[in-house]
Amino acid sequence: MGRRPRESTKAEELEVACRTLGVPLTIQRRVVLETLAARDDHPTADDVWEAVRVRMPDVSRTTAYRALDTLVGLGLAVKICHPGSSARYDAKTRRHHHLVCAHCERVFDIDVPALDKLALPNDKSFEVTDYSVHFRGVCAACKEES
Amino acid sequence: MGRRPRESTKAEELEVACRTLGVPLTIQRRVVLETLAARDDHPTADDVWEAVRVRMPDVSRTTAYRALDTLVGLGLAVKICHPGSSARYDAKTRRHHHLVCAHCERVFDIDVPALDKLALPNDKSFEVTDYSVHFRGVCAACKEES
DNA sequence: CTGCCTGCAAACGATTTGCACCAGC
DNA sequence: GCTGGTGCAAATCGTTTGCAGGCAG
Repeated sequence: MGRRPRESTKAEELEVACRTLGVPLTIQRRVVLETLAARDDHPTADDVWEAVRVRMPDVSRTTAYRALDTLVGLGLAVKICHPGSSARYDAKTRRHHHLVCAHCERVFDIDVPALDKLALPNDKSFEVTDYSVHFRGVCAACKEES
Repeated sequence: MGRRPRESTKAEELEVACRTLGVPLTIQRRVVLETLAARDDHPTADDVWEAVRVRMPDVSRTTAYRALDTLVGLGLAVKICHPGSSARYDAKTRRHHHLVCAHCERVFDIDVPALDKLALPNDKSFEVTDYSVHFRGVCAACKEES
């Protein structure tokens, strides 16, 4: 799955989102977003920080955390959770789903086109904007090991 | 939503699971499970601990954490995650789905029978045992407030 | 009787916060 | 120029761990 994400698009989205919401567009946020968008795994905030430091050695860890949080608020990234460990981030905006290993607790992306157009529940008291399906199970590595 | 869950069923499940896996069946585990099963929200480990202390003032927080973890291992509870805060537990074993508020980050249960029999992906390298759908959106309280 | 479980307190790691300075608008 | 973002270091919060005694099998 080595397709190249169009980073320029992400940068544009960021620009628009910042302008719309009156949020200053800083270099740090731009780099954090690009770094995140370039990855297909689900990096932790710390992972992102370390990757960002390659290009910007002076960013503080705190800023990485804050920038990620801001990006989530702007709708340009998603924060996903992972029992037993730290939060993970994902810049994928296209719909996709997750395989969560019940043993090693790792999270894998999975594309299941058939699940991409589920009907959203019409709950009046909750406005649904998006969804994803979390499959639980055992990954290959853990299956082998047991 | 004040219906009474059949706690005896949960206790039986616990007994069977403990025997099967050779895990000692302690009072603490029983009480933790009953406490968790009696709730419809998604309590934190700490929430569970406080609720358990009403009946067993001497349980330590550590034990609550460990018992919850054990129950997850036994398949009698599920640990769910909640960005920005602590892990949450759920004793519901029947399939259900979640509404996650993007604003207050609270998690609500939702029953959507139509989503209960999705086809599991036939990925050879990942053995899927269960799934749930996470809907993201804005809950009533947050919608009103903004 | 033996081993796992429990309780306690301290350790740990991820994330947040307060404050002074600097950059975007 | 004003507002809000950044960097630093310390604080905070949830969770885990090591060890001594107790209970389930």
